[in-house]
Order: sequence, then structure tokens, then C-alpha cells
Amino acid sequence: MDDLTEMLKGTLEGCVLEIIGSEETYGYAITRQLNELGFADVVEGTVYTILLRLERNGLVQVAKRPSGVGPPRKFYALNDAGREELAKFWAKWQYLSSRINRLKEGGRWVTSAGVVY
Amino acid sequence: MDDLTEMLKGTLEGCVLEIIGSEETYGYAITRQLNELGFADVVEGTVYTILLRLERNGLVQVAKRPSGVGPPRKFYALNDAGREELAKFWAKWQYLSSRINRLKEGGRWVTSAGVVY
DNA sequence: CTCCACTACTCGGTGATACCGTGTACTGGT
DNA sequence: ACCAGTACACGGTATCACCGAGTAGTGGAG
Repeated sequence: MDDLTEMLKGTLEGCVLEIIGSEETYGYAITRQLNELGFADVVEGTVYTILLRLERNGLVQVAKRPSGVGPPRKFYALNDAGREELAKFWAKWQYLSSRINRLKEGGRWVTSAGVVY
Repeated sequence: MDDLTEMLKGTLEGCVLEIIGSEETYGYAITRQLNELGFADVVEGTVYTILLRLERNGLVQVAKRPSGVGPPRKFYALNDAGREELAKFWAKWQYLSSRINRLKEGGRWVTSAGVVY
């Protein structure tokens, strides 16, 4: 697949929020999970910048724990603000994707009042 | 709706390509059409920068024509490169949106080989 | 006739984001 | 002793949508 970086802007952070929201986890594992999910070209550096941003914006709770197979891991979990942000992300995604798919299908549709655009 | 600007990155240009592809048109009208389609906060300045970029990248064919109700209009139509770019855009959109929706639905699915991720 | 609204395009600068490369550091196997 | 895999941080870059101001043409209200 072609380069997706521009299209990922604004959505990748939401994906990371979703992953953290479903399970407390850490950067390296999030990167691997994203790769498995089809976001093949996302690399660690990108994920870490997102995680630092989430932390700076107060959307996550952080806990450092030893690993056993390498350096200590920073585990992330959503707090209330993070869950709210995640809900807003999915609302935006729903809004945007419905409109884009409508445009794709010809950009015409009928409202409840029968108005055709 | 909240601010969509970050999420629009990489997709708004594709939307403009789609609009131009379905009908030869000009910047001001494209902006109005996007607003009607639900991209309410997109303003003219944004659309014009996209159009200039498309022109610079050789994806469109341009024709200036008098208007009758204002300054002359610059009409845009896709050329072969533009149609190819549009096809790539929809392929990327399809790829990305399917993966994001999968993540939204729990991030688990079964391949044709029966492997569960 | 003058002002204003609407139409229509251009351009320099800003902020946000994903990406790149490099560096640091811990563990275990050869 | 070396190297691969794990794990995180950070400075710099490119791209993109957006903002604001400017320039112009037409037509209607006062």
C-alpha cells in the first residue's frame, strides 16, 4: 500500500487511544499491535511521540514496571479525560467517514424532508 | 461538530479531486459544495491552496473563463494523472477505513486461513 | 453616486501531526 | 565479547489544513 502518513494524521492518535482503552499496555507492544492490524509502516518513534503527547495532555495514567526481557516498560491506561477524548474521536470518525463515503457514492442523497442535494 | 482539521489531512485533497472528477468546476463553487456535503468549516482559502497544489503537481487541466456575476473563474478538470491519483486516493481510503473500523469493532477478525488476530 | 454585499482568486505565515535518524539502555544467547 | 531483540527519548523535517489580509469584478440599496 502507498504512503498513508498524511491520511493517518488525526486518526493514528485515536487508534492509540482505542488500543490503550481496551487494555493497559505499553509503547513497544502498541507498535506491534498496530502493525498486525494493518498499519504496517507505523514505527516505534511515531507511537512514542503520540504517547508522550497523550501524557502531556493529561489523557492517560502512566506506570513504569520492570520487564524481565528488557528495559522497564511504561504502561498506559486511559483516565476519564482520555475516555472522553476517545468518545469524541469516534464521533468525529463517524461523522467524517459517513460524509466521505457519501461523496464517494455520488454526493447526492435525500433528507428526511425530501430535499435532494 | 468538533474541529475536524487534523482528521481532514490527506482526505480533503482527495475530496476535491472527486468533485473535480465528476464535473468541471471552480474553487468558489467547490467550497460551497463541500459545505453542503457536511464539511461545514472548510473555507475558500483552504480550497484554493489545494487547487494550486493540484495544478503545480500536474493533476488538473485549467481554463479561465469570464463569469458575468464577478471576477473570472478558473475551471478545473482532471487529466490522466489526476484520475490515477483519484483512484489511488479511494484505494487508500478503503484500506484505511476498513482497518480503523475493524479496530473500532474490537480489533479481532479471522483470515481465510482461519488465523485469529 | 457611493457604499456594501456577494463573488472569486492569491499569498505569506502558523500550528498540528506523522516520520526519520540517532542515541541510550536492559536482557539473553552464541 | 558481541549481537539481536526489547524498550524508550529526542531533535529535526515535510506536509497539510487553516488564518488573515489583500486584490478585483458585479450589482443592488440608500
